[in-house]
Amino acid sequence: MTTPKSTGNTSCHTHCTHGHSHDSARAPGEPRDLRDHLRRESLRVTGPRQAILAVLQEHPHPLTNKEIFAALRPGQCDLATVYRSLHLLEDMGLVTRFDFGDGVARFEIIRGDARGHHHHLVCTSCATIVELEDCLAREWEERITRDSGFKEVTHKLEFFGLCPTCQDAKPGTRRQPQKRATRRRGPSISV
Amino acid sequence: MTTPKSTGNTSCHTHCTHGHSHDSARAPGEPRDLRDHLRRESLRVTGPRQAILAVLQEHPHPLTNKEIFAALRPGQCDLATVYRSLHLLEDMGLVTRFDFGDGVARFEIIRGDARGHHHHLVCTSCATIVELEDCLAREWEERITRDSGFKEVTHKLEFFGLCPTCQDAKPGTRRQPQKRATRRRGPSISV
DNA sequence: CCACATTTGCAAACGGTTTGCGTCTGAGCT
DNA sequence: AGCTCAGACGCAAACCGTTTGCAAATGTGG
Ligand SMILES: [Mn+2]
Ligand SMILES: [Mn+2]
Ligand SMILES: [Zn+2]
Ligand SMILES: [Zn+2]
Repeated sequence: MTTPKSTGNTSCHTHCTHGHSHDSARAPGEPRDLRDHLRRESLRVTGPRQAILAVLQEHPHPLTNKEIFAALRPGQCDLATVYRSLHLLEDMGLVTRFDFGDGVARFEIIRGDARGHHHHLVCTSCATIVELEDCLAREWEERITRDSGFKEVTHKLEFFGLCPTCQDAKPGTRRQPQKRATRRRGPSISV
Repeated sequence: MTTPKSTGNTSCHTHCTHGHSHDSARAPGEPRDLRDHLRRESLRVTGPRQAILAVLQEHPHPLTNKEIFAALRPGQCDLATVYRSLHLLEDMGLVTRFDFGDGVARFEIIRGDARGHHHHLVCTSCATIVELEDCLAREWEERITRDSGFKEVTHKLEFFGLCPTCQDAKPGTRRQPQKRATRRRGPSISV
């Protein structure tokens, strides 16, 4: 299990500070996949698509469309294109869509190494994210598949709680009391 | 709404057929709770609130705000009031909010008996819902709580798959091919 | 370098949910 | 029974994330 270190709403995280271009030049890791997948379906390798994948590559946690858009260089790409691109990347199996229950989709690039299917632990107060390593729900899927007669069973699972930092901050001191009273859309944990 | 429906707006499932009134008269089960909870916080026992709880009482699966609204008698209550009431009932701990990942909230009344915390198995093709009995994620929560330092850890978990009926229906015969190409908001299973 | 199908930007549309506000009502009190 | 007023409601408009129609821009195979 990883450490409670992580991405607050929009700040922190391993932001790119070394000065190389994340543009149309192939990045260090998997940009190979992008070209292959696209070419294979006679789709095009465009600047926006490469840039978006690059952004996801640098972030360890799921990002929303807006966050991705914000991470892009100003005139680099339209928000609508970000939405379209993520659907494409999702369909191509290069990114995974996550739903933390707050009505906003989040995406994470699927990394080559073992880290495939996994889940998260999200702080309901500051939105810090912890990546969880293993998933014990696979066994469940099998049992459910047997017992229900359903097929191709999958699942969505996320954990929520109060991170160490927010535990200390006495009630009222919290950065974002989860928007209470105002917008009703906090992570709305259901238990 | 563009999602497939199962628990169709008003069809299927143990619909109430015995002829008693589900109106302002206290129903057989828990209406007691409603009055108590409300009174305790100097809130009011209104017609809409009772009617909404009654609707939830008769349905075995989670219902959306619109479905609840539709199940109500015509001029009985405004849709906005349904939304407001469900937030209230949720805060009072009388109903549980579920999120099947299609951008629409669903609610289920918390029944007295053992059936407290639980999850669902949803058909990605016709949206049929199966209630799952036990939850194996509780143990997980403990481990996660220990390893992460978080507290008050909870989780959201739902399973998805193809129900027996939809398995037979050869591709193309399916009622709602998950709205492909059109609205992009199908149950969007992420896996 | 061309022709053309795919993409993009822009702005409008969408759908679920929330909210401001004037009116109505439940319920404690006289 | 009436009186009173915080709390509810109805209605319509506002919100917000997301999708989409369309004309202009651009990647690609030939
Ligand atoms: Mn992750
Ligand atoms: Mn249920
Ligand atoms: Zn899992
Ligand atoms: Zn559970």
